[in-house]
Amino acid sequence: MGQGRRESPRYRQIAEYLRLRIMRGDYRPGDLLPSERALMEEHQVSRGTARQALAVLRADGLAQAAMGRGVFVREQAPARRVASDRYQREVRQIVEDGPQPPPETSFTRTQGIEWSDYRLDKDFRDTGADEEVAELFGVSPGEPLLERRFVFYAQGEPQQMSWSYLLLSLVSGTPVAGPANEPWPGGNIAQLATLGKIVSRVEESVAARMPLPDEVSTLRIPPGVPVLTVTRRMLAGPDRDEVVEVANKIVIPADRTIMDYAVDLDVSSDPP
Amino acid sequence: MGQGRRESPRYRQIAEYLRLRIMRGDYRPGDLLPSERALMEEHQVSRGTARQALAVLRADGLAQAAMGRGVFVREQAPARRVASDRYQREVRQIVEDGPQPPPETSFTRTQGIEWSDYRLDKDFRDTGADEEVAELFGVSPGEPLLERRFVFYAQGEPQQMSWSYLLLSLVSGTPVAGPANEPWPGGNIAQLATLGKIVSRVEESVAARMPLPDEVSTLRIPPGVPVLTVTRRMLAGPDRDEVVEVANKIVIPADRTIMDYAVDLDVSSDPP
DNA sequence: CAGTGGTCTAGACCACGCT
DNA sequence: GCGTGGTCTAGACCACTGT
Repeated sequence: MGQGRRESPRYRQIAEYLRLRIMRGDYRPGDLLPSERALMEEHQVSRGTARQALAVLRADGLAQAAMGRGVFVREQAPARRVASDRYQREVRQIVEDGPQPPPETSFTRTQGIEWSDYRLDKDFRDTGADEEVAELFGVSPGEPLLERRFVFYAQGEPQQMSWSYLLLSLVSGTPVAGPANEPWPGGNIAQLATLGKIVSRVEESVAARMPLPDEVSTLRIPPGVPVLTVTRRMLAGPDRDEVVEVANKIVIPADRTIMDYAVDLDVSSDPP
Repeated sequence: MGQGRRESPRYRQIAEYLRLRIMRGDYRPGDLLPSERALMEEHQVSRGTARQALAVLRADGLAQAAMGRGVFVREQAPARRVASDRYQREVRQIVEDGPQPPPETSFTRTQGIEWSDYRLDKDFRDTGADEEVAELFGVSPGEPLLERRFVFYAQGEPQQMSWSYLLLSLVSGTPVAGPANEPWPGGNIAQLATLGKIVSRVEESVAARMPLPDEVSTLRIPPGVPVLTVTRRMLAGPDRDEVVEVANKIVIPADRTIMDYAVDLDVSSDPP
């Protein structure tokens, strides 16, 4: 039966009651929340209403259901930090040591994980620039590009997927054009250095949204967890204006990663 | 009645069918989707199942329900871009022109909106550093701080909320200590300049999650939209190591904002 | 086996928005 | 007034997990 609605609905009251108890620490990460049947009894509601209450917490990423076992308070894994100064470290190694590939890539160093702990799925193909990528590259749509699709895993968990593009005219016939050499020691910047392109500027745009179904399955994203989406351009040349790489769809589950950026300001008295 | 479950559930099939049609452009942003009753008829399911299908799309931020009217394909407002180089521009004006407040603040300039278009809610109070803020500031917990809570509005829409902290020992007795002068012309960096602190480094950490209930109401966040959370430190001094401001809870609805960062790399041959 | 969450049905009353 | 989404009920069968 229906009923008047001046106060907030029953299911929301129950959800907020549970949320409060989670915040207070009555239920700690990993703990089992009351079952749907227990909530029915306790709050004198039908199962649908009890279930809806738990659905609120699941949609907010606070709780996670396990088939046949119950609903648990989600534990948030300590997030991996991805720092922007990894780019500076990479390019320093190259400028100082020359373009011999250094032994580490920013991906492993940033996380402090060993090579053996991670894995890379890769898929290369030739394609033409679509409108968005052409705009980012500063070329015409249809421009021949090498498309590289990557999925990074660490500790058995997928950490990010990306679509990256290089000008085919730049890489064609070089070791960069094939997937065999990935992961490239020293990473993207070292790779571009072998082509004579010293990256002098990296631009990243960060946004967030809920994941698409294929992202959920590929990255094994729990319900209620958004993704960070990053669009990246790598630029080279003394004027930092030659676009040498574009990655327009870097997708990162937001429950495992924090993006760190440092902006050093020029405070000298001379205009730049 | 229940039934076997080899394929994906009915409600998910219906949801994916609708998602496909949205992606294909059969339903465009702003269009009305079939009503729950229409989906019942069309797919021969109960209302609960039809409703659940639409719930999937709403949870993913693809659709939005309007009471008494129907469920619509969500239009994504063109996102405001917040660029990291706003900091460099702010500090340049100060270094070149001295600490007279320049006429614009980064917030208005970044968006290209007029002063009259935006509004600032502010709430100042003295407090002691909690553990997290103390860690970020590099001081002991309990250190006296000025806490400033802001909510920014633009075009009548709330754009972000933040908790910002300054050392009370630095600002006490100055015009900065009171909310009356906010919004401060020239923004945070100009404000710190009047205290003799030239900001030489800004650090930002970006993450994402689903919003809390109070964030949903304060920022008017539609269901299915995550928030970007930014933690910021402003540092001063030639060694860029004196923390002068900490904002540990900047919350930004992800449907209205993209964060842009540019990292210029030092590619000179001298070690830095 | 008992208990859990996942799915589905059929029916009800409500508040809202438009015509 | 009529159609819409929002809420709630009571009951059912299913698949999965643990003992």
